[in-house]
Amino acid sequence: MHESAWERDEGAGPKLDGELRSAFGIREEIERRVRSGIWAPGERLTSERDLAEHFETTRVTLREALSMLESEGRLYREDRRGWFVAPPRLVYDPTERGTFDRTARAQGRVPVTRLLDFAVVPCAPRVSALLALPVGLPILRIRRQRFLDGRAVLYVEHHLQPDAFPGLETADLTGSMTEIYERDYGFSYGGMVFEITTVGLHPAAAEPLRMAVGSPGLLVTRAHDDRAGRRVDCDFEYWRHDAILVRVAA
Amino acid sequence: MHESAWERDEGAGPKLDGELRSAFGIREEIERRVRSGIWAPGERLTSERDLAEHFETTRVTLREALSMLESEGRLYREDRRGWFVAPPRLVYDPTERGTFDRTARAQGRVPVTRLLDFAVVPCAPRVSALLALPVGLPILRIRRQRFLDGRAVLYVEHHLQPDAFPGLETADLTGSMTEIYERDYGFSYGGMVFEITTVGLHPAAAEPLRMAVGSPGLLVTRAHDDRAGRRVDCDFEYWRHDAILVRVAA
DNA sequence: AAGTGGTCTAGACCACCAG
DNA sequence: TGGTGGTCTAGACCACTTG
Repeated sequence: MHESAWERDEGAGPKLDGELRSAFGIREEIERRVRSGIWAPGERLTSERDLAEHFETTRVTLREALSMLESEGRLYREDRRGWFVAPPRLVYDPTERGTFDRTARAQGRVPVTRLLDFAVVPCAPRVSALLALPVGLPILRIRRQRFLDGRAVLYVEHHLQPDAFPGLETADLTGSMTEIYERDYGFSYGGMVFEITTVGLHPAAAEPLRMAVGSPGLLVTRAHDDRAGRRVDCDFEYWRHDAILVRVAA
Repeated sequence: MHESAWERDEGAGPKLDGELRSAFGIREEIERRVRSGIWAPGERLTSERDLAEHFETTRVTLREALSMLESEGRLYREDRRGWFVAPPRLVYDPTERGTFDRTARAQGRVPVTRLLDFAVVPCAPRVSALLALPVGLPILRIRRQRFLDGRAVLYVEHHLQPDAFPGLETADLTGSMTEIYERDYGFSYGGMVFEITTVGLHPAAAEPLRMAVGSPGLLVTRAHDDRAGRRVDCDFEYWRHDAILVRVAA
């Protein structure tokens, strides 16, 4: 019976009062408003207390409905800041290199990158596995935060061998890493590997994404080789799960 | 401060009573038991009421903790059946063809496929976009359910042109579709495209996965061409988000 | 300072699953 | 049929964001 929620024509009428008061009914009504454009992408919803009153229910039930829409990617929240209508997903191809800015602009979005920090740190086990370096060896770590139309959608960690990139700290680290590699160090890429998996966000990723710790995220891990087959770098991309659609042609 | 939850050594001691009673503290304690193997993969947890009593909290808070672990992929639930410890993820490469069985066995898992149905249906819009066929044209749809070690992890819909595969209904549809194409119809593949995105499960996918409608899932969409560049088929794979890790070498 | 989201309590009823 | 998970109520306090 509820199957209709996913098959319904756009123009279907409002639900009965009884259904409106359940979490599922509220979910449907909000989804209808979002799809019809009554609530526009990026718009902040009114407070949970107001919405709960409007739907004649409690905050717990209302939040249940909002959470459903969050896991579907129609709404998103910023920790303690409120609920917002989710913008369209960015179509993203992890096999291409240094394309965040270009891809975003090609899709009519406004990308911004912020450098969080730049440090030499001991090689962590997961990095060791990807770069084939001993755990504890000093390596370069660059952490960045990336925005789409003002919304933080991505937290990235780049890990690379420090001796292969002397003087990297003087480069502009808010653009494409690939361009820097090519222009300043004459690197050209060979193969690559990527992984995609769902994760619960740890604090280091949750905070720059303005999400609550433990929220679901999509982790895209990438590792690149140069033409000689040497592993050059790897990165860990923590995406808001609702901000991205991966598309790859093989 | 809570950052330690993701960095802590395996052998760290139990938390203070105060922390144990918060959803986050409970999350940590359960995670510890899962990681240490006290609770084994596939094992069913005791009832929510028992757990709530054990942690001296209410069911609402307890469920909050369980939900965190669910979104992290450490626990999973089967609708109305209870909570279970999640088995390891299947490492899966969508660019390979017909590999569910082989991949699963190579990773020491026991795969099973069940045919749900086989029908000629009107071409849906999303299928039309992938197969470049008019909406409404009759096409073949095969729906299957796939298990890993007895757990339903995948619901798949295959869509193909009926006239290209006469007599397909007589084949064994619980194995690799690719093998059937090649052996019975002499097809050989050219390129392919795949997409990965998070979704809220609609009823048709949620039910065979034994999940609640609206739960988060991972949708892997694939479309294959033959060597002449003709689009042969497409499929929609709805995975339990915690059952899969996509890995692709490009 | 006010209002917000995040969290928690202590109940309750229902539909469903298993014994 | 008893126990389970799913859902819901009607409050409450706190930390934080915002004006």
